[in-house]
Amino acid sequence: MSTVTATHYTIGAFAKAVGLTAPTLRYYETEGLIEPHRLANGRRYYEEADIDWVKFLLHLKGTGMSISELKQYVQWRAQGDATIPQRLALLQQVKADFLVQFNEVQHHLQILNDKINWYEAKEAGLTADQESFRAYLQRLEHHE
Amino acid sequence: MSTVTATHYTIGAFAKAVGLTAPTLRYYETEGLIEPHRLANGRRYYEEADIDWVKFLLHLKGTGMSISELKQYVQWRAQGDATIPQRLALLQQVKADFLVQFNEVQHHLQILNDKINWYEAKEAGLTADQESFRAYLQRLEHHE
DNA sequence: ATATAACTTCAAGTACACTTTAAGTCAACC
DNA sequence: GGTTGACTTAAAGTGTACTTGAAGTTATAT
Repeated sequence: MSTVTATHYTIGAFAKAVGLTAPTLRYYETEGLIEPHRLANGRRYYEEADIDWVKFLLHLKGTGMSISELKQYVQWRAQGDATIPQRLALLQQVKADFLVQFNEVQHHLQILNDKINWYEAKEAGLTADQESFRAYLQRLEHHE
Repeated sequence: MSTVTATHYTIGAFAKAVGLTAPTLRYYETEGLIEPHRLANGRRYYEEADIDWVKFLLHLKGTGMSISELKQYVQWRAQGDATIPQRLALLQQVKADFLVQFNEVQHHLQILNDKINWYEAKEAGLTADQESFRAYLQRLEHHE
């Protein structure tokens, strides 16, 4: 007969493990994203598997999902496999929105890079005195 | 002797041209990002070149610059070429921060994609019943 | 034993970027 | 010439995602 020693985290230790603060974890809990266990004295404790769950939530959050979308996702998840189509549709929509944003942001970076290069050229005295950034962009054929 | 007809935009027309609302343009103005001209009766008007300027600001904003960073940038710009080093340093910092974020976000997308693929496989009955998403990720060798 | 650090709840506060409202002026069209 | 719509300012309100404070309880270290 063997005894398994499960790792228990206090909210503070768990916060460090996932890179959040204790208040943020309590906030996420009120939003229904996490449901830690409780000791007899009322204190929260978290387990190893909760770390993966929170990190996964943070990945989803990082793709642009709001707290309320995450909440919806979590609620569907709690209802079992019957809600897999809804969850899949939500994630596909999140992905589609993400890709739109992603392309926009790459264009923003392009302009930022152009401007940096323009300043660097100007500092190095390599740009014609009167060439405007607008003209410079056109020269590079980045329209808009 | 020739007469040049400059295009004048009211705030409403200009808002449409740059994809913002009139209140947002006024807000940006109070933040020092734009300085439209005024007619004798006190109404704002904008010119063609202002469109490029606002669009450029929106590109910078899209790379993660806050309103106050944009304000700082605009103030330096108004001070002339002597502030080019500061402006360049600011934009380079913005770019560095952007690239960090960009990499993080690509990783988030990777996880989102994995999850979508996992759901799709599960719906198609192609995943072993009991395989968890965690195990699935490990199988794909995406650690963390 | 006692200080201090970590936990508890609940409510209020913060930051950012707008958005909306109120009260009024001005301009264009029929 | 009167109604409708666009403009003006200033101040207050909104949404999101936390963060901080207050007041109290519990656990850990010396």
